[in-house]
Amino acid sequence: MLPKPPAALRSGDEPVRRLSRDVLPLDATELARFLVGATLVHDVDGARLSGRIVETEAYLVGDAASHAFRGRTARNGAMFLERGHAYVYISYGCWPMLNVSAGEAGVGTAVLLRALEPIDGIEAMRESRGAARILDIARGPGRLAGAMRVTLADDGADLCGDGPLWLGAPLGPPMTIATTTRIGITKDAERPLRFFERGNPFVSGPRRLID
DNA sequence: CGGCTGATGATCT
DNA sequence: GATCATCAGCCGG
Repeated sequence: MLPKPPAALRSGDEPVRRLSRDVLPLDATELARFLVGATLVHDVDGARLSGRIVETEAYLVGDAASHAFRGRTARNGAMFLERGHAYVYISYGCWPMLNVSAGEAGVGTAVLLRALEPIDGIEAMRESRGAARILDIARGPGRLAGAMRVTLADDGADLCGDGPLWLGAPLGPPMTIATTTRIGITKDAERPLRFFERGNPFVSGPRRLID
């Protein structure tokens, strides 16, 4: 039982406010920074799963690492939705990945959610992920989606609407955001498009990328 | 803690 | 047929 969430992050105390679309930056880089510290909520089976987003990556227009680089396909269609929609795809045949679309409708760009600090439904998250340590419940994009019970069925969902999966206002004190290169890509790998809360133990990736 | 490896299947060429 | 926006497990220091 490692670090208990700070008081400001504890469940139930105050209702989390849904983010409206107009507060989301259009630009994926700005959106990626904006989402560090915001919350992700999934109301499912009468329970609430939620956490604080602590790590993101931006995928831009003209970015060779982006799934949208070669244009629109059946898989990446949700990347072209107006900002604030879910783009979910299956990575390495097994792992769902959750992105938040950025930009105007018709523009293929998004922000990958890479790590979450669990807040509500921690035991339910642990169950859906097998016996994982709290620190590992949502540390990494595949783990995050698994813990939050995000599946392909959520592809295209409006995260700024009335649905069960949504983005919430930031919780907790202001944080310092650090920037590095993105993880696990080979093309356009030098771009500084990964953002995370400095010092947060729920952030994924090798230590050399945690400054 | 850091480094390596096999699993695994959709997607696109 | 190649390429993955990864993960868990194992091994060594």
